[in-house]
Amino acid sequence: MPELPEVETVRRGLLPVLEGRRLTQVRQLRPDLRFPLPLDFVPRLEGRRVEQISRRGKFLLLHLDSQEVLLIHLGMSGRILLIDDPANSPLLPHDHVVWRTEEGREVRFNDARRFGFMDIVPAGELETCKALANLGPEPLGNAFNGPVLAAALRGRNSSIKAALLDQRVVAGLGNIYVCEALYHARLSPRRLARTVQGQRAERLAAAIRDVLRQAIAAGGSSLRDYVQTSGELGYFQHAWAVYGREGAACPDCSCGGPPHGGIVRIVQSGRSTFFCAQRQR
DNA sequence: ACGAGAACCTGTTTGC
DNA sequence: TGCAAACAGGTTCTCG
Repeated sequence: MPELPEVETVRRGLLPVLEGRRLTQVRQLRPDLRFPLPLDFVPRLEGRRVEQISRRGKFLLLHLDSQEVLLIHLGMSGRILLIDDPANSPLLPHDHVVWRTEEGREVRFNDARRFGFMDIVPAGELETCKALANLGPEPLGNAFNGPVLAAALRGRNSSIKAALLDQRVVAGLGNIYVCEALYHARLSPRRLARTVQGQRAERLAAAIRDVLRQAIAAGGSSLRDYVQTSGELGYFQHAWAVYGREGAACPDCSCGGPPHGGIVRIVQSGRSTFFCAQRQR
């Protein structure tokens, strides 16, 4: 579920509940998620005030008044659930961490597959901590553009699809938005990454930004309709051009759909890729 | 050193 | 209908 737009949507949903609020009670229901949690996970959080909630790539960052930061990665199936009435809301299967605020509300981290993880690091070490140190530029930040992307792809012998999934190249893309961005940039997912230079890199950087911006806008609109920050995909899933649309006609070319054209599914490094072989070169 | 594939988990969907 | 296989939005480790 969670690529950059979904994590950003969760962040915005958490703001009214957590930002500026004190964590009066923290419950840790198991010792580990994907990795072991810090042994003093609960005491380092309990009683702390959340001063700010930010995001870096796919990481949620809760900045605490103890000058520490709680890092949360949702992995594949991680969800953040907002509970207004904890007394009448029993724990669900796979609820792993529960934060209660002084207002009596709860925020729960639920993750069936447990690919998600958390850590607590001193604020001063945030940029250099293991989780964030190797992340590439924020695609929606000022430091990301065609030349920067081209430089990151230079010399790369993998497919452009695999390169964009590498968080060191650019932070926050996952399988869905890589497919979508390559479609909008008219680049084949099989193209060698190092051949994406100049105008092609310019087109791709622009496509990445456009796709992410639109997805965030769609996720944001769904938040107004749902009480819970469930982490579900927002309306943007209805706007996918290629992802999950194997066999459909390409929405923006005259390939005419199957059997001679349309969206095809291939497997690259073990993961599904969707694209239009006519439009993407 | 680099890139592809396996591994890590559990739930849901697909196909025989 | 029932069961097994395939598949899922991510990251990290191993192996060639």
